[in-house]
Amino acid sequence: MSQPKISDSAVRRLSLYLRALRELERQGGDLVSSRELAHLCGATSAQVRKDLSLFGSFGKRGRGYSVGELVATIEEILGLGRRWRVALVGVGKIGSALLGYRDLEGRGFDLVAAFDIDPAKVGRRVAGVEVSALGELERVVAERGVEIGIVATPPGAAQEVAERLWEAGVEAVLNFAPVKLTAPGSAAVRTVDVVLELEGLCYQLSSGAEPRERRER
Amino acid sequence: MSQPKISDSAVRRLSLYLRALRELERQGGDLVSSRELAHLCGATSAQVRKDLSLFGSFGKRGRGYSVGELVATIEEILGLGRRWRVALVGVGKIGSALLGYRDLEGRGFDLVAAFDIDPAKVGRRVAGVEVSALGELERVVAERGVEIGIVATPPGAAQEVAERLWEAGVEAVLNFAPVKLTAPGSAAVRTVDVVLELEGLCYQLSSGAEPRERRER
DNA sequence: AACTGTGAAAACTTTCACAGCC
DNA sequence: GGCTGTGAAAGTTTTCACAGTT
Repeated sequence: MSQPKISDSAVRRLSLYLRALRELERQGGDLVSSRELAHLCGATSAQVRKDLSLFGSFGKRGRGYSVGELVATIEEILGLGRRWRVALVGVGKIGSALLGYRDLEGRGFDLVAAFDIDPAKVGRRVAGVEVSALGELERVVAERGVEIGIVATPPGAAQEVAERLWEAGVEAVLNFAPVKLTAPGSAAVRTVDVVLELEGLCYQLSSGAEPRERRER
Repeated sequence: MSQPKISDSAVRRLSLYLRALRELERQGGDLVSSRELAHLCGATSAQVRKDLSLFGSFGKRGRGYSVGELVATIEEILGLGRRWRVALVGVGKIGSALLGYRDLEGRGFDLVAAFDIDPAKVGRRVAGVEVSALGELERVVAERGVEIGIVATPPGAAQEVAERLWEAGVEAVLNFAPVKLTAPGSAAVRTVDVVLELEGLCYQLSSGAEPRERRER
C-alpha cells in the first residue's frame, strides 16, 4: 500500500482525520460520513473523499465509512501500524516538556533515549528517560535502534547534532531549533518554530485578511 | 502596504527569509542575491523574487537586495513593525517552556500575562511573568491589551479557553492542544501539534518517498 | 434518500525564461 | 556578467458535479 506520492498537506489532513476518528471510536461511533469527518477537521467533504480515494475505496456508498476500518487504513497509510523509537537531543525547557509529554507513547512513539551536553544533566532521569552524554549519541542510537531524532538544542548546535543523527542512521528529524537544517538526500526533516507561527498570526492580524473559510453548505 | 492576499506558504517563506536576513545583518552582510537568500532558506531564487515582487520592487538589478532594507520591508509586510502583547493560558510543561523562551521578546512579542486553573500555580512568577487565576482572564486581557493568545491547556479545555479569549477581544490564537479549534469568522488560529509532525515523518519513512528536493543548478 | 468515488474544471502555486538594468 | 522583475507555461491542489451503489 502507500503507493501514491501525496502532498504534504494531504499527509497533514490524514493525521487530522485520524485524530478525529480515534475520538469517534472512543465515543463508540460506528460509521462516519465524509461530511461529518470534514466538519470535525475543518476540511470539505470532497476533500476527505478525494484524500481517501487515492489509496483505495474504503467507504460504503449510501452509508459512509466504518470508523474502525478507517482508523486502521489511515494508520497503515501513514506507517503507524507499528511503534517508532525516538531519541531527544537537548534536555532544556522544550526538551523536558517533550519528555514529559506522555501522549507520545499513546500514539506509538517511544522515547528511548535523551542526550545533553551539560554534565550536570547527564545521568539524571527526566520523566523516566535517562539522560546520556552527547558523546554517547552514536553508540546509544545504534544500540537502541533509534529511528526518529528530535533536535531541541540551541540553534548553533542543531545542524551538527542533526548530522550526527543522520550519520548514525536516523532517517527522520523533528527540529525545534530556529534554523534551516541541511539534510542528506533521503532524510526527512520537519521544523517546528513558534516564532514563525506567531509571525504568521501577525500577518493575518495586520493584513486584515480573513483566513479563507472553508464552509460546507 | 500589505495589499495583496498571499498564501499561507508565502507568509511562511517570508518569515524564513526574515530570519535568514537578520542573521546576515548580524554578520554585517550588506547585499544579498535572491540566489543566496534562497539557498539559506531552502527555496529557489525565482520563488524569492516572486514572493518579494508581489509587494514591490526592492532589489537593484545586477546587484541584489539591500539586507537592511529587506529586513525592514518584510517586517512591514508581516506587521512586525511594532511589538505585540501575548498572553499564555495553561502553565504546564509546554506553557512553562514558552514562558522561559526569551527569544520571543527579541522578536517583538511581549508575554504580558499567564493564566492557570491550578490555585497552586496562581500568584507564582514563572520566568518573570506572574500567573493569574483563570477567572481573571477577561479582566487581565482587557487591562493589558492582549492581542495574541497562546492556548497550552489540556485538549478538553482548549475550545472553551479560546472562546473566552475571542470574547475578550483577542483576535489571534496559537494553539498547542491537539484539537481543532472552531473560531469566529475573523479570528486567526494556528495549531502546533508535535504528534502530527511525527506522523508526517513516519509517512515519509514508510513510503520511502524522497522529500522532493529543491535544487538550484 | 444518502452517500461514495471520480473524472473534469477551476483555482492556485511554482517554475521557466528572458527583457531590462546596473 | 550578474541580477532583478515578470509575463507565460507548467504543475499541483482543490472544488465541482454527477454517475453509481446500497
